[in-house]
Amino acid sequence: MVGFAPRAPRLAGQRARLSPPSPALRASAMSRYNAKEIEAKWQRIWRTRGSFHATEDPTRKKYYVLEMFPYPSGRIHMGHVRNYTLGDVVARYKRACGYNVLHPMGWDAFGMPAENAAFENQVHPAVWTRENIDTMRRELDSMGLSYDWPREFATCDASYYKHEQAMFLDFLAAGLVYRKDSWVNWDPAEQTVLANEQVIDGRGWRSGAVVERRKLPQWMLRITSYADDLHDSLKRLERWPERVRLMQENWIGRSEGLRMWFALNGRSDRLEVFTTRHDTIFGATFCAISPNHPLAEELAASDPALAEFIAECNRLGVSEKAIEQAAKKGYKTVVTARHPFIEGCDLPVYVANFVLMEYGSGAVFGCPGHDQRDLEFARTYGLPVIAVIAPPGAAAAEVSIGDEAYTGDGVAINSDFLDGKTVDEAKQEVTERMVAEGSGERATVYRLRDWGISRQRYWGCPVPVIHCEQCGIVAVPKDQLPVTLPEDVRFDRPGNPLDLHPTWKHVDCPDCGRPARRETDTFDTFVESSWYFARFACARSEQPLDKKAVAYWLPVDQYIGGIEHAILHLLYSRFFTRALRDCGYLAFDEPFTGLLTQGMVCHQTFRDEAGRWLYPEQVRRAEDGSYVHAETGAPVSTGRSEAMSKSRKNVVDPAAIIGSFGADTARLFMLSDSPPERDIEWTDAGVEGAWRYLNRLWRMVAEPPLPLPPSGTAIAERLGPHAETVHRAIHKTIVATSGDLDRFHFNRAIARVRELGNALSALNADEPGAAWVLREGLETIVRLLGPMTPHIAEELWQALGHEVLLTDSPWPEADPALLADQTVTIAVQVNGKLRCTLELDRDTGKQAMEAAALAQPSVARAVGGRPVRRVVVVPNRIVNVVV
RNA sequence: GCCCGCUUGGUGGAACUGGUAGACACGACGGACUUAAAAUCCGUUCCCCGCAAGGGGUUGGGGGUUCGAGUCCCUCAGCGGGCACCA
Repeated sequence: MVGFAPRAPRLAGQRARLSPPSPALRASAMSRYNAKEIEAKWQRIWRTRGSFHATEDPTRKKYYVLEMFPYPSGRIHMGHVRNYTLGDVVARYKRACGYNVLHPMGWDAFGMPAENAAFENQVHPAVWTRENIDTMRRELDSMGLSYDWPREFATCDASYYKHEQAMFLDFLAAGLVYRKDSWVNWDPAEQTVLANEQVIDGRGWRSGAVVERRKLPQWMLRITSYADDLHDSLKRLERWPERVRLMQENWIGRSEGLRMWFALNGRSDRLEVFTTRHDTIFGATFCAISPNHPLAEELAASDPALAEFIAECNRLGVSEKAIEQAAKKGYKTVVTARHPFIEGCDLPVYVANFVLMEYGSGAVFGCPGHDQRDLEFARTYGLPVIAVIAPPGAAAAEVSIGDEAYTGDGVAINSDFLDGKTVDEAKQEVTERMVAEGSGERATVYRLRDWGISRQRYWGCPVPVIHCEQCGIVAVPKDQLPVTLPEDVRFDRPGNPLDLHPTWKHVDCPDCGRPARRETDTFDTFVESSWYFARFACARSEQPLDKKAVAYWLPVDQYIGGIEHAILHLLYSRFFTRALRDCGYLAFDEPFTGLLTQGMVCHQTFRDEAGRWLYPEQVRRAEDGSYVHAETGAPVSTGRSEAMSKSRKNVVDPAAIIGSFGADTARLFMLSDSPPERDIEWTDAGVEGAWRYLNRLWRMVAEPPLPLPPSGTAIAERLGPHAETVHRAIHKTIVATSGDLDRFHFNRAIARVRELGNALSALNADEPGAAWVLREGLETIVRLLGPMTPHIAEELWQALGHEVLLTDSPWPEADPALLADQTVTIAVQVNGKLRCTLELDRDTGKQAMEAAALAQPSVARAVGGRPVRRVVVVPNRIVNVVV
């Protein structure tokens, strides 16, 4: 036999596990699977034919599939490969199913890494970004992704962000934008604002200087005015993962409670607090206010120790995590608050580091008996702890609070007029009394805060506003948009390059003509990603959002991206869509009707003897199975598998994999081993397995075990029994695979296809119709794999004698008559334990099933003469004999 | 700290709405082919007892609901994501 022994591509830096081909085989190029060649061939054909260009066609049903566009960081990584493979399978599958598919790609091109590169390598952010985009576009193309490239844009294109600036001005006019002083991480050495990730242990990541909290005037978007809608609409997002909806719900954090005012001894003002536990008001033993509360700041002016305490709190940085993880600390002020219902009871007012100014009113009353954090605080500062809620059934006398606050339901105790009331009744009563007294009101507060969009950075979209001493804040007239970035900027000194630019910010006021100053803040890059999906509908339009095109294509039917965007990006986009709707740009609310969140790509980690991380290609496997350094042979310790990251060096370069195995192998591996929403472990063995499978498939078509009848041959009149079974299996596979693809169970879809391939290999050549079934089976496999491994599928489709591209061919349809078998396998249990199985006719009656089961010797043995108490029969499924 | 997930053979995973746990692969082992190796093809492979027939156990730990639990509930543990200026 002339074999087609494939050659395993060499993994960089590793010993090849498979041998090179013999010279004789290399000559038979026609028959060997050459991924590189066929992938280039089909990519060229799709491109020249414009196979994936989408145009609006009102007579056809549209399907808009979108993957989260990448930040052009340099090269594509495995996370991209996974994300874009998933999207491409959906796009190609829906296309085959007859949809008019929109599948665009672009670049989230503004952001900090470009500025970091400028700082470190003296390369201009624009140049760095453009070069990265070119590299990454080439890499994406090598994956064979079915993108409509003519719609490509980068968010740093002035032709993109000029519309964003116009939107901002419309938001400003609509009252959705305001200015507010808010806290930032300030690096005094670099004279710049740091992102939370740039603050490491309270110090600037580059300067090492101790970071301060500082208040800066910021541009804010009023996302909170949509809080209710954003919250309530979540339940309509049926094709979103439940957990993402939950996370957003918690993020918005709507709580209904009571806003109340405590009278302060010796002062004329009152302290406003918000609470959802007003039923515990009789257990209140202190009040706590945020270090940034106006009262705290006022008191600090005459209390240096308090001022120092506040300064210490401010050194914690601005992240919620840092604040919450810090030890709970407080400072007792001279102020006391009067308990609203207990005459003569004064509550000390503390400044506490765990009270957030951004939530509620920045002040709380503390009830240590029924709130864990309050309890810890009370124990630290020796404050009284009073139990005021008794668990259901517990007597008041036996309730005491130890190390744990009681936060459950129950009945009020030690609470004067509330005693005996349930938590809900007590809340109701307190609310009514306080409202009547004018010392409280019902309130709904949100954890969600308005979106601060100001960034004191260069590489972002400029805020199109001018500050004029006479006229105040003046919008840049729309006919003067875009406000573009100056190109001649320096990154070699501290501060915001835009602010430090010698001329850029000096302009005349558009209103009065006097010298004025440009806003030097740029937008948070989440602004660009909050509407890019809509721009793809009309990427080249002079209009920001062409009404007709947007109405046809949007919303996005299937959005695919990482779970790490579950909250911010998705929530901002939902908000932005509503804001655009209210400003007349759009006519819908929810940007993404379907969402798939994919898991991360992980890989084993390696370290050398000195504990330094090693790249996988620096490591090889020794004879005894242990890992050693590829060059020195020194022992290497292996760590557990973690998300691929440059810092741990556990990365595999997609370009290397595609170069040696081909894109189809990489795609197949990404799809076949794990379900999309779970993390995937990248392994050489897995890649090689995928590659071997494609070779096997190739051989089955190139050198079939039976001579295939010509394409289009009618089915044989009679099929042998086994051929008939395989024939049915083909059609069952079509149904199962389609269902799996509909539900994004790509790993199952592939398992089904492999199963079918195994069934074809087992075909009996002597049976009538076997060759015909083989052809139908091979064609089906090729068609079912088309969305997943498009190049090899096209090539084999052509080799099987088809002239129409697989890309332009419809999805296979199953013959319903072949789907249902005449018999079914019934499990027979005794007391829930499997004893045997039975082959019975489909839809055998319950009594017949029961009788057949009881007649089994294994059942009789298990029953062992005991009386049968009950027999549970589920038709077509199971019989359970209970004794 | 708070919110949200995940946990099934040596490994990745499958199991539709509670109904035969381990599909499909990877790895390993055995065999065929080969001077030999690789590749390829065939077979075995959850664990324990047993020559076998057969039996017992098993879905992170513990408990519960049910005729029946990987699936539902409670609880504990481990791991991961997010926490508002990374994208």
